[in-house]
Amino acid sequence: MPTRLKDLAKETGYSVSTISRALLGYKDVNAETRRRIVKAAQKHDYYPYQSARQLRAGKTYIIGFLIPTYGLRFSDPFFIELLTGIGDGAAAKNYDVLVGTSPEGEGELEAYKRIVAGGRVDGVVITRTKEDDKRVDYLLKVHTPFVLLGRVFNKPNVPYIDIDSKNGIKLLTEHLLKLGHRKIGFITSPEELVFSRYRNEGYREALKKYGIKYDASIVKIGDLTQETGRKLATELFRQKNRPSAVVCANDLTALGVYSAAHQVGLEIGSDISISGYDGISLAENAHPPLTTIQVPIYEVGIKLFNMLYKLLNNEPLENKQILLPPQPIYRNSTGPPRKADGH
Amino acid sequence: MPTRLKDLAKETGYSVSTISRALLGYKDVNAETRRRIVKAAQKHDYYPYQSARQLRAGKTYIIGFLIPTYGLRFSDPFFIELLTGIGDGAAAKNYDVLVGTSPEGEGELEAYKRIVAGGRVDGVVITRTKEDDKRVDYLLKVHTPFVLLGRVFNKPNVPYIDIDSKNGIKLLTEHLLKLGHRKIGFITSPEELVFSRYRNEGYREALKKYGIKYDASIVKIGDLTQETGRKLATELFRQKNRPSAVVCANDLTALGVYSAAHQVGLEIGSDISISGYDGISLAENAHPPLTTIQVPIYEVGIKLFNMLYKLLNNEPLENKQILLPPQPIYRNSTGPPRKADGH
DNA sequence: CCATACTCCTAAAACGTTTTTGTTATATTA
DNA sequence: TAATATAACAAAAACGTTTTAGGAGTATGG
Repeated sequence: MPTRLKDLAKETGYSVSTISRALLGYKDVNAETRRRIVKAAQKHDYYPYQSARQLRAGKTYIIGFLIPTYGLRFSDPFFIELLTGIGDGAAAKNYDVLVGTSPEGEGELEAYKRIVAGGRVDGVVITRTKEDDKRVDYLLKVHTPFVLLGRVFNKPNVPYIDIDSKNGIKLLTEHLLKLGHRKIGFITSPEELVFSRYRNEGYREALKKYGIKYDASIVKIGDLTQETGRKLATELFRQKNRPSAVVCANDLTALGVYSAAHQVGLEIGSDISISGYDGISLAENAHPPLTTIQVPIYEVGIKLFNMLYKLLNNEPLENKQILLPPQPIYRNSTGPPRKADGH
Repeated sequence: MPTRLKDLAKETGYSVSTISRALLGYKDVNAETRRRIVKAAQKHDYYPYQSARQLRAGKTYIIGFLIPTYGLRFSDPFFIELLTGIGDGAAAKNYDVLVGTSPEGEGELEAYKRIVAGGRVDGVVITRTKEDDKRVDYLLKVHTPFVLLGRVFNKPNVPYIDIDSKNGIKLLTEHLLKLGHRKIGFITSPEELVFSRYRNEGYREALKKYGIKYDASIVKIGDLTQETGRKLATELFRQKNRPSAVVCANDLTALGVYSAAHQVGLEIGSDISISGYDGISLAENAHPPLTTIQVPIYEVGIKLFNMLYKLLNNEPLENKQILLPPQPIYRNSTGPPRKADGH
């Protein structure tokens, strides 16, 4: 039904190869010929059939992106913003994005194999890197190009973008310390994630700088979901050594802490200070607006695609490993503690 | 680098066509032969090269889904949950999902043309249908199968799933009326969206049933984002005829109203009642939990894919047009008004 | 023993594009 | 005028899969 080169050949009287060459801008095509061919192509809304182009070129012009999910439905708005960036970057270069979901655990690697095997995609964007990440090992083995959002260990040469989350969390924690908080809780992320290590370090370093002892009883390991944030914060708020501030590994967790705070009647920003991480739009529009590290998620998405694009087209990649400085945004979810607790 | 039929042919001594037929389960292949071939295929991790398969079959085994965005980054978590459903449904049938973003306005149709032209996808899932939807016209014209989340007008035979949002909003509004509210605001969605019409009708019908006059001054047209929800609610709360309850077109808008309420010191569920629509997980984990219509988003995503799958494979579609009854969930964001206002 | 049926395999074509190589006709140069 | 360069087009191959058509060999039946 759709128009093919063959049809244009029949209509214009030129050969298929001339049609193709004319449309692709080859020089040895007569100007008048090209005009006629272009006109016919426009008339019939010609668009090259991708499957054929892909087979011929050995490329799909598609990249893969898997959204991490917890359970069936829960995911982080962070990934839509990222996906939007990746998608818009891709569209600008006439690439497409194949999206799937990747469950935590065993299924994750399978999900990646599924889109990589059979050459469904030319390359992959990977997020939430793990210490010793099987996906990276696999992609290296099968020679599929990829870029990471986040670092990995023991792989010195892989391309990535990461936020310096050690210093990010450190800044936020110091901010709370400067405000006078001395008992600062921390809801962190699963241990296997690389950024957990950095964020934990940032938290500890800030405490150390202010001579405060690390107190494991007010540090909880969450899973980056709002629901778990709420549950763990509820626990924290029930403890006798209730913290006056809570640092969270991401915004979604922080919003869970908001719920818990509301529930027990704590006023956010005075009774309890809360900080997030990521800078999703929900953080900005929460009340009070959430103190957080503003990651330029959309722009990072575009940049990730552009890095991958260069890898795929053998263009030189000047900055293969990019570590972005944290941009803290101090909003009203953090303030001085209601009554200064002992120091 | 990856293994191809040719390689397996060389290794086993059979022809390419026999290899293919053996792996595809054709009956006229000797059992022992098949065993050997399967073994070799497994040994080399053979997976058919999709571009070739696609070209040969005239199908991509890919469906398209475009996420509506407002501005650069803002989108609704609703669409991740939906995408997760679509993606999982697709993966179960060895289909993939090509995802892009579609801006509001002129660019939208272009975004659809982009993935449909050139046969990038076999079919499309469309959301947020408009009255007189150009996308539907286009897809019908180029004979690309599609399914809708939402109805359209003047196209009696197109396949869709929709929630009965007239009755959904009606139920919520009636719930508020029963609680004693008489001044009920409404933050609705852009007029061109089909579901706006239904939701508006539901609101009006409920009022009428209780003999309350429609008051345009407490009805605002939003854009389904949290930010606009917050802004419009702030307006509402500043008015002298401040409503005691606000019905919202979706959960995200309702969460914006939460922010506005917090900001002016209104207690949600008593000073001000708020209802949403969709049942995203943020609604459940907000405080207080949001009264809303629980759309089984993930399941709808799966079902949408399965409908499209049947269309693509010429299987009979028993229920071509599905209208799901609304499932209201009454939570603590709605309660009786603080002091009964005149009735 | 011939004809027929059955089993198991292979050759070849096709999908539509891009690119390499070649060909023809015309123009240029010696 | 003959040799050579140039311009403009076309033929053909290739990408890897699936499927159609058919062929060789063996078994079955009369």
